[in-house]
Amino acid sequence: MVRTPCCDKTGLRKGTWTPEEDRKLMAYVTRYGCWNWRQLPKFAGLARCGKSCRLRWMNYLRPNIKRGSYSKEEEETIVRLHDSLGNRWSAIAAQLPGRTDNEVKNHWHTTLKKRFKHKPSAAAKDGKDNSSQDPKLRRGTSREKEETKLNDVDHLLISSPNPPLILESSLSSQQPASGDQNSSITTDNTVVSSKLDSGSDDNSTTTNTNTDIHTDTLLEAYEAESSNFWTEPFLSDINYMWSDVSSVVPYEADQFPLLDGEILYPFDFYDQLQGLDL
DNA sequence: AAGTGCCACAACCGCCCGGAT
DNA sequence: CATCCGGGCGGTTGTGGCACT
Repeated sequence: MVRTPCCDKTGLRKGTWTPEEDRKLMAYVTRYGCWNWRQLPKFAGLARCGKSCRLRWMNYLRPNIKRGSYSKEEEETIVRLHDSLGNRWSAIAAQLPGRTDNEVKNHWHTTLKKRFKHKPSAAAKDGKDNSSQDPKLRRGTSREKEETKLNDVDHLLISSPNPPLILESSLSSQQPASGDQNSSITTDNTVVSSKLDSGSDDNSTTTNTNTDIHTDTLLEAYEAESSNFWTEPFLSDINYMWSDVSSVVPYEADQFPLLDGEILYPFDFYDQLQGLDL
């Protein structure tokens, strides 16, 4: 089987994301969801690979991301889970609300691995931690993956426009019931859940990148524009979007996901998808 | 002040899986 | 059943900031 490249390598940006790119991606995803990561950059006006967009969103831009240094409890959890699960970072991250697998992985490699190097993991001892040796054994079973999915605190699932877009942050049994930090709303068609934790990052004493700042600013700006920004259902269905675009667009012209000043609606794509008569 | 090394983290790469056709 | 495709995952690399000399 010959795999097609995930993106056309020519003309696509790589490297650090700019605030402008973040703004476009965030605006687009929060507005339309991510019905197709590969197609999304085109409609969002981003010269990026779809996988890059997905990674950026999942690891940085989406709601509920907890930034800053790790608490003692979090580190203990990571060590304990790594001991039993091995390098299954997504599964480990699923038990740490607000943390991404990438972040957990980085923290392990940069800090915890050295600190706990003298303690051979149980997973390694009983052969579970052979993930790095045999790629075929890296992944869990289907059952394990399903459980991981169900327990993923910040699992993001976004379906195609029809059925309606879903952006969910599923509720994990492990997730503390801290209603003051999390808000969620569920409708027939959409699920949007988020945490606006601008005040909860009490231990972010590490490097505060410019993107940290501008992400917060973005959230605040969008919140201000739409009093119920994160909890507002994205699009209940495609007709909703088409019926009166101007009435549902919460952005000013210069804030909408666009390219060179031209608003970019994925109409053509949706049209192809559904074969609708407009 | 300049050079160097280290560290933390963001991002990319390649592989794999599951669903669709 | 074979193939294609999108998405997810883990390993690895690149990069910027900081401390030290």
